[in-house]
Amino acid sequence: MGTSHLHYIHPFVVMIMSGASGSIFDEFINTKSLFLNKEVLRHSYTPDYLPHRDEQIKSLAAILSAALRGETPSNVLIYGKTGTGKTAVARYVGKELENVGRNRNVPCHVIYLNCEIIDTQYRVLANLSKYFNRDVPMTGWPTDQVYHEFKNAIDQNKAVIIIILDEIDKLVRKGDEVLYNLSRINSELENARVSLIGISNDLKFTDYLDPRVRSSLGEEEIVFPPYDAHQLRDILEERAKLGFREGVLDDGVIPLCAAFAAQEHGDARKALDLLRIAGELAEREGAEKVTEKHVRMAQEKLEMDRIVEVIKTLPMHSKMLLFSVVCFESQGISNATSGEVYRVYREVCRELGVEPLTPRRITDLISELDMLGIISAKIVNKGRYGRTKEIHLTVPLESTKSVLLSDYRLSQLGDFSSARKKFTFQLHLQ
DNA sequence: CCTCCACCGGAACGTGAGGAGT
DNA sequence: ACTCCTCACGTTCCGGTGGAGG
Repeated sequence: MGTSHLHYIHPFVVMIMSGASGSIFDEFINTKSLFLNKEVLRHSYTPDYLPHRDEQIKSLAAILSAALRGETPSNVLIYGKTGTGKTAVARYVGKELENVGRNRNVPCHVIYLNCEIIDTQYRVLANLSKYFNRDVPMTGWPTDQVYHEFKNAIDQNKAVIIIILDEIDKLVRKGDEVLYNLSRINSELENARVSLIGISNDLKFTDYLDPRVRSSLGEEEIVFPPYDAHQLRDILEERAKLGFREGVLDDGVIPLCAAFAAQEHGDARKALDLLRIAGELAEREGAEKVTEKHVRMAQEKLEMDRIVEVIKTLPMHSKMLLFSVVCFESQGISNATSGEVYRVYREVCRELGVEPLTPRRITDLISELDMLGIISAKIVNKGRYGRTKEIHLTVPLESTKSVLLSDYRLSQLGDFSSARKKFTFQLHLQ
């Protein structure tokens, strides 16, 4: 793809290559960039050293080492929450196994598939075949033909093939047929051997599996506990050494990133995101150093991104409901009851020509928004005046407004303040 | 102490979309 | 092409409830 660009060399590039004005760029790069290598701060990067995962690495290596003796390694299931290093460990051990296998002349192939993207039997088999240079169209063939193609492809040579199925629970949701086929493929092979590594953050996903698949897949299980703040610190230190220029991180930066991430069930991914974004923010404002302030900004930015994404993808009625809550909020009312919110919601529906949902359904939607952390709904007893939920927004008001109004349907309600007046009027009637 | 408000939330059922089986 | 099944989303019905006010 990108190679065609090389045929045309931009004058600037010539300048740099000739060294004519390279210095001004050098200076720019050296003085302004706080990063040495931003890639290592991404969670997609597989580091050479994984702090506090020695035990898991050892377990996995012990299981896979069977491959080097020419045996078939047991299938493995790896459990752990997001950001506990499951993928990194699996890829790391896989890479090492391939290396050692190459040196000892024992061919090992480790194939990594992320089942969130490759989420059907067909796609899994097509991708596996592609790894062995078989030309399988991404769609069109009968599934069993692809299966045979793959089987023939791997059985050409004596080799151990290890398939890492990341986020395997996503695959299971669409049926466990692939897993059934893959887990018993060995009985149909002459030369090659296949073993599976499943990675899941859902501990209970095997409940949905066929018992035969479950026992075959879960021959070995490794659990990844969450990192604590201290361990996260070590991980960040390690990456920061490679990712940042020396001395650009204030002392408090890494501990603070670690602390934030530790609150979120010890998610190393989150910790790395915080650190990288803090660095980007510092760089953008031309600061010499990354400080705790930047980490807090990064935390806010991540939280904001999450909220915007959540609100954007909300179903229509939830948006209208949230719109109603915002109507109260922008008048400084932060203890609206569900009944009041419902009445405004009905007005919003009328205004947009949409059939309103029933109050029962709306209580469920309210609970959903509560779970998502967008609003808080707490049950209060007003004695004589009944029992209800008091509802208020728990995210920044202005941002919520603008996200809601970016929906073309809600923007028909016109400018927010005029809509507000209209609904305020309704409120006073009641 | 009893009532009764204004809603909560469980249970059962209806409906349409989408996938699997044949 | 057809049926059958499942699942998400909604509705209807209804029993339940903590405390202000009588």
